[in-house]
Amino acid sequence: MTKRTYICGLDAAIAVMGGKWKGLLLFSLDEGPLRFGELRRAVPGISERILILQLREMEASGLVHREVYHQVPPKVEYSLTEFGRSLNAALAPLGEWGEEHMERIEAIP
Amino acid sequence: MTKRTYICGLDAAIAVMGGKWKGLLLFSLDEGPLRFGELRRAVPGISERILILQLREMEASGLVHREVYHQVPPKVEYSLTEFGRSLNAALAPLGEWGEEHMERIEAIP
DNA sequence: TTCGGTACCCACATTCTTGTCAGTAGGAGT
DNA sequence: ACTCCTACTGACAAGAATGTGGGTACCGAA
Repeated sequence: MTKRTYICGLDAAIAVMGGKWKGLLLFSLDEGPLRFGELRRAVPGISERILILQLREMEASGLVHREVYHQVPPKVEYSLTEFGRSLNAALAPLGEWGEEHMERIEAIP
Repeated sequence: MTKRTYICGLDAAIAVMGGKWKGLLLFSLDEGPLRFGELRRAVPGISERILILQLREMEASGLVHREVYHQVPPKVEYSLTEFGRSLNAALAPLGEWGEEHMERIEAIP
């Protein structure tokens, strides 16, 4: 994510939502705020560390909001910002496309 | 791209078009077939090797078609398949989103 | 005979991304 | 006193992705 001028909008969009997990996270948060642990369970296979890293990046990009409740044991909720929701909307057709062609994609090797 | 079951459509879609360059390549090929060298010029910054690797993957995924003309000097044209065009269509909103929020995205660091 | 032009391939090097494993804080429950 | 719970943090390691610099083939033109 070095400071540069992107070639086109797609390029820029991929810079913020690219990577193996961000799309899934956006997707998972679409229905409402989730706690850290809930998110981890919502995205099977992701490690705690990576989850945090991704969330931090998304927070820095303004896609998600992080709300800390000062309790013990700790509670932190993550939710989409307006910006995040708008990205999610733009991502929806891609998700549908993937859904439609799932079999073909899985057969790729 | 290991054979597995994807979590959702978005996940699957990202598996085929993820990475730094594939989106740009899809985008570049949208207006019509391009030769290898033309593609290289269309996507500034990509190295020859990476370009070839990406094209091979996209060919394997059925997104692009590779047409060889037996001439000297050699000529090879790359074009989108129907599958590739459908992906491109699903990608369009994301491209627009990026275009709209370009400034904000560039300011992210 | 040497050079130019095109689309590659190969070995290697570097950098980016992802993962593993242990450990911390602080109050509550036993 | 001891353990449990949650959301982290940090050192380190493995792997994937990307980049670099060379080389190949072919034919026609100079």
